[in-house]
Amino acid sequence: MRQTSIITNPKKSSKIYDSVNATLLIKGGFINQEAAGIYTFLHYGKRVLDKIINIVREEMDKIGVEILMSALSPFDNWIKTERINNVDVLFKADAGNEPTRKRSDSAYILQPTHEEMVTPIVKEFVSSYKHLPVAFYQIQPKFRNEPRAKSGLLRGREFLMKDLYSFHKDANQFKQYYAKAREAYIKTFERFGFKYNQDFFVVYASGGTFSDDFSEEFQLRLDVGEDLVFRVPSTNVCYNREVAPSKAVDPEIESEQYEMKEVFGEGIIGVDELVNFLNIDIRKTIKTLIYIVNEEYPIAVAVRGDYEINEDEKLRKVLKATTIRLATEEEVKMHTGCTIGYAGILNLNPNIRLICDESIANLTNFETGANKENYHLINVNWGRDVEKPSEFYDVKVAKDGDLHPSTDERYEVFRASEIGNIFDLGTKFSESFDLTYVDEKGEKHYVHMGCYGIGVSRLMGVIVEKYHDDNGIKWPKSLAPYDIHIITIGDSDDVMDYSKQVYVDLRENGYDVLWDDRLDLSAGEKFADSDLIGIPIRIIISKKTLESGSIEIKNRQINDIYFIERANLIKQVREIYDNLL
RNA sequence: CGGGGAGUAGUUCAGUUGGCUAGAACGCUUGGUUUGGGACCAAGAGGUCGGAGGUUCAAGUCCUCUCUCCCCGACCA
Repeated sequence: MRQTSIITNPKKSSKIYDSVNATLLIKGGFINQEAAGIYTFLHYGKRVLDKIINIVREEMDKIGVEILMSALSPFDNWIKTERINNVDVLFKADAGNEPTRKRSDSAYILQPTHEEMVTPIVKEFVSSYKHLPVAFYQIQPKFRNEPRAKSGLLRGREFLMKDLYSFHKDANQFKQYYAKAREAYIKTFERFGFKYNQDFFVVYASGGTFSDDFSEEFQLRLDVGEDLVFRVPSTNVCYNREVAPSKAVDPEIESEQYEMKEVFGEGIIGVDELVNFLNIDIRKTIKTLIYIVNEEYPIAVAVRGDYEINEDEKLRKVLKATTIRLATEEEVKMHTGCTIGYAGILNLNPNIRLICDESIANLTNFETGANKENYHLINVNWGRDVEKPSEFYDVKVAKDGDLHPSTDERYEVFRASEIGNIFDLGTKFSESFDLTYVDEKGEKHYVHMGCYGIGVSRLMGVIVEKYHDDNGIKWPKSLAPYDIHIITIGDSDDVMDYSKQVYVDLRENGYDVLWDDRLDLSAGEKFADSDLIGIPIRIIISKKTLESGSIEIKNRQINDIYFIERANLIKQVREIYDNLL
C-alpha cells in the first residue's frame, strides 16, 4: 500500500492521554475517538485488529463453531434471566427520533454479553444427549455502559469481543471441554508472542455472580496492569488479589506479657492515627469492624490493623451469607454501645458472633478497641485477657509479603492486565430458558454451560502497553499492520524508481508492504511516523544508500540497523523477518 | 454513583474587573527553497466561542438549564 493513498497517517500532536495505548494508537493513526470509550479503527488499526481476529479464529475453530449473533436483543430475554435488574452496564436501543417513534416504539438491549441470546438458539437445536457437547463462538461488538471508560482500548463502552459458549450434559463433560478450551487459550496467546508462565499466567479469579467457584483469567504481566496477581513460585498457581488465600507473616512473638492497660484516646479513630498516638507497630493492632449479615444480624470481624477485609470473596463465603455490609454509625452504637472507632474483641456484646482473621492468631501484647467510648486496650494477650477462639479464618485482602497458606511460600506479586477469562456457568441460563436434553434413559436434565471470552480490541491495547518505546509501537510480526515499511527519502526519479522496484519485488515475494511515497515530508518526519506505526522491518532508500550500492534495513523491534547488498535484498529481508518476535 | 476540571479555528490552547474587527502555535492552501530524525521563507484560507434561555447600552466573559469530554474514587460477568 502506498502511504499517499492513506490519509489517516500519524499525527504530529503531542497530546498525552491517560494511557500509553491511547496516546500511541491515536497519534499513530490507528484509532480515532468518537466518544468516551468509543473508537473507530482507522486503516492501520483495522489491519492489526484483523490479524488478532484471524489468530483467535484459527484457534477457536479447533474447539467451536463460529456464528454471528445480533447486537440487539429483545428485552424479554433479559427479563427471563432477571439480569435486566442486576447488570449495571446495560445500554438500551430504541427509537432515535419522533418520526421513528410513531412507527414503532420497540426497544432492545444492546448486548454486553450473549448468554441471553445463545441459550434460546441452542434450545432450538439441542434436545438429546447425542447433540452434546457443542460449542459456538463469535467475534462481535459488545456494548457496556461502563461508569467510567478509560485507558484507550482497555476499558471501552463499545468493544470487540470473542465469546464462546459451550453446552454439556453434565459437570463431568463440561470439565473435559473446559480443560481443552484452557489449552486453546494458552495456544492462542502464545501466538501473539507471549510466553506461558512468563509473560502471561492463568489466574484464579472470582466466579462472579454465577458461581461460588473460581473462574480463571488469563493475565498478561504488565507494570501498568489493573490487576494484582499473587503467584505461588513453586507451582505457578496464581490468584487474582480478589481471591488470593493469604497467611500473614507474624510480628515477633514477645515472651514477656506486659500488664494490660486502658488508654484514653478521645477522637483517635482509625489505625493510622492510633499507631501514631500509641507509637506502636501497626502489626500489633487489631481493628474490629461490625457488619450486618443478610440484613438480619450483626457480627464483629477482627483483623490485624494493616489489613483490609475481603468482604465479597472471603467474609461472605465464610458466613455463607447472601449479603453483608458494614454497619452504619447508628447500628455500631446500638450493638457495641459506643461510636465507630472503639469496637474491640474484649468485652464485646456476647450476642455478637466474632470472626477472627488468622493474622491476629499469634499476636502478643496487642492493641484492641475497648468497647468503651474513647478507650483502647494495649498489651492484650490471648488466654490471659481474652479467650483464644477455637477457629481463625482468612477474611482479609491479600497483600504483598503474604504467604500462600498451603505451601507457606511467599507469593510473588505483580501487576497484570486481563486478556481472557473462562468460567463455569453451571445451569443458571439453561434453567432460565428451560434448556434441557433427554439422556440415554429418557430422563430430562438441564444443560451444563461454560463461557469463554477474549477482549479482542482490548488485547490490541494491552499489546501496545507491552510492546512500545518512547517513539512508538513495536508490533510483533504476527500483528503488525504491514510486514515491511519502505521509506523513500528525497523525490528524485532515481530513488522513486528504485523504491518502486523494491516495493514490487517484496510484494511478489509475499510480504505486505507499506511504502512511504509521500514527497513533501522531510526525512525526520518520515522516520518519526514510521516509528509510531511500528512495522517491524524498515527499508530506507535514499540518494545516500543508492550511491553506496547498499540498502539500509532497520529492525524496529530492537532498533538495530543493517546495511546489505542490493542483490541480496530478498534473502536478507527473509532472514531478518524470520528471526523477528 | 460521589468529588474535581474543561468545552473558543482541523488540533492544542490564550483571551484580565463584561467593552473596539476574537488571538497564538501546529496543521491546511499557494509559490519558492530544502531533504538522514518532527525543515526554512513569503503570501493566504479557516470561528454561530458546545446548545437553549436570561441579565445588560454591550456577553467568549455574568446567571439558569442542558449536552459532551477529561481526571480521581467507587464499580468492572
